[in-house]
Amino acid sequence: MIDIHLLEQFHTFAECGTLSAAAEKLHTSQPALTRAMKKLEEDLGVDLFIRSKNQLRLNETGLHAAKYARDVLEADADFESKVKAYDKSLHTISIGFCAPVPQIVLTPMLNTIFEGMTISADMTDDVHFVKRLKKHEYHLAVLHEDPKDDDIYVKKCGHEDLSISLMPGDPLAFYPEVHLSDLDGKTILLLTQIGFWINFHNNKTPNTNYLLQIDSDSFFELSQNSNYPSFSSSYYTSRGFETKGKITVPIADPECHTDYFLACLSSEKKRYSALFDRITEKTIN
Amino acid sequence: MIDIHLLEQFHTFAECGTLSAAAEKLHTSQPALTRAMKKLEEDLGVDLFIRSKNQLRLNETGLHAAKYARDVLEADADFESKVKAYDKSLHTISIGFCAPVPQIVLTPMLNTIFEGMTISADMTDDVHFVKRLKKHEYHLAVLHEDPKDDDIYVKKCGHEDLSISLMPGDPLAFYPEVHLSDLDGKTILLLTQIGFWINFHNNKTPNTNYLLQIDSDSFFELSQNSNYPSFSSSYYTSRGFETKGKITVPIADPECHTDYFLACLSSEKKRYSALFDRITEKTIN
DNA sequence: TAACATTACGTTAGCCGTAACGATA
DNA sequence: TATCGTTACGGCTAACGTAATGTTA
Repeated sequence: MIDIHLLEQFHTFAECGTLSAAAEKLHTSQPALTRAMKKLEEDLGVDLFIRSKNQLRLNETGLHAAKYARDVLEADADFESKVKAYDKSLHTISIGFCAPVPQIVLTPMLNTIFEGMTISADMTDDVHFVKRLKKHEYHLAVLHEDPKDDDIYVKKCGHEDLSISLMPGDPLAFYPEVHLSDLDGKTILLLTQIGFWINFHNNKTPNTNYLLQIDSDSFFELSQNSNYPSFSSSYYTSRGFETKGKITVPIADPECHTDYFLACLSSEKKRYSALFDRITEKTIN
Repeated sequence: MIDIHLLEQFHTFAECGTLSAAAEKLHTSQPALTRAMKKLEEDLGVDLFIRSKNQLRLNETGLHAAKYARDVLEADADFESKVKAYDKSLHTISIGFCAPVPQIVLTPMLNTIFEGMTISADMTDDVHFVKRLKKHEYHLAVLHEDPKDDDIYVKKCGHEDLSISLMPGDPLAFYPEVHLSDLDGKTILLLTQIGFWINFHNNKTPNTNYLLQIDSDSFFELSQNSNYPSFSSSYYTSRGFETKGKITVPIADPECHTDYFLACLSSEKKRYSALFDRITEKTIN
């Protein structure tokens, strides 16, 4: 059994060409390397070097050995990374969100229920969520439609309705509700990281100019302190987070109302039962 | 960099199931293993075991890690054997002999000229010797024919002529020479390890009963102390090794006379020049 | 003279084995 | 009670760094 530490030193020498350079690279002393290389040869029972009085270089066997040593070092590094990756996968719950509000609501619950686990959350449009659950890329997902798939266990976990916050002077502000088509042509504040919601603006508001905000703080800042209309939703209005000085009007179009469904693989239903037991149809509200 | 010694201990524990069994297998103590397994976990920063008060077993990560550890140990063992094999190949000259006499003559010369090298000698019929030189299975070969191949460097190194030792009463003993056909039907002593010579007995002496001797001492013993005729050759007669009490008669057939040719790859001619320079047409005589 | 490998030497970190302990079946 | 894993302790090996030596370009 050849000590891997010797192989590392040997490999570094092969790369550097001199013991002194290798010693520096390895943060050790020249004599330590001299001894290590002697020990490697002794352990193997094979000469690896050509020794002049003040030069050390690999002989033919040494050149081959350096190549082989690399494989061992790689295998050892692989071991380390694989074990760590596997361990991490056991301590990580990966969840895909189709919209920001479910993430805001569920993340604290996940941290409580699965204490000590790392929660890894993505937010994008949910068209591939079922596929990614099946590929074990996600353990959990929040969808805006029931996928009706026997392999996927689903429980409704709430709903969300979009509204728009308008300046009091805006003619639309007097209606009890508005349609997307009414908003077409306006300039509206919009957060970019909004999951599946991103879809609707293409269809019904082709002439709308969206002021895309990457940062949610900037978004709220602008909502408060500018004259631009901005999107809001039932989650915020039901909690009294009205946009000051603006009037919030519900949007009537069906695509601005959605239910949310928490999903996992049917085979893993048990593992996440603590979470499914906790949620209700009003968790996201 | 994970110490391979820890991996070996870990792997042994995974095989044995208990630390005490692993300790015995590794010729070490139980406490040493306890500490080693703790150190492995600490080095990785990953838990590998489920610890009850008096039981240690692998957890899920540990089961996977044991599998991965095997790969590293294998890579390390591969390194060792590859380096040793390569080193050995550099210190071994492999030579194929088509007959025993060249081996007897050349082996001491090889040991002298290539001092410190291991001489690995085979003796068989030489039909595949050129192929084996090209495959680097042999560095040198002694053939009984010039292969006339540009890739093969060849130098004549002697010759050998077969004779037969007969009882003085044998009618054939009065001839100056005999033919193989004269010998057909007799019972004759023969050594098995005779290289290419093995071929001729099939063709011209189909009815001869050969007393095959594996051991050359037994062969000479029987040659001296029995009435059976036995094969001899110019190598022995020219050195006065006559079979006592028998009369040695040359065999006339052309296949009982051969030249010998020392061969190597043309590309390696230089490496073996010390040997080629030493030999002459009378080296094997 | 500067860079390199090696040898000499004193020190110490880390590993080992023995012994003792606690828990379990 | 026998087996198993862990902790404690004292001893020792083996690897380290510093310093010195010798060689080469």
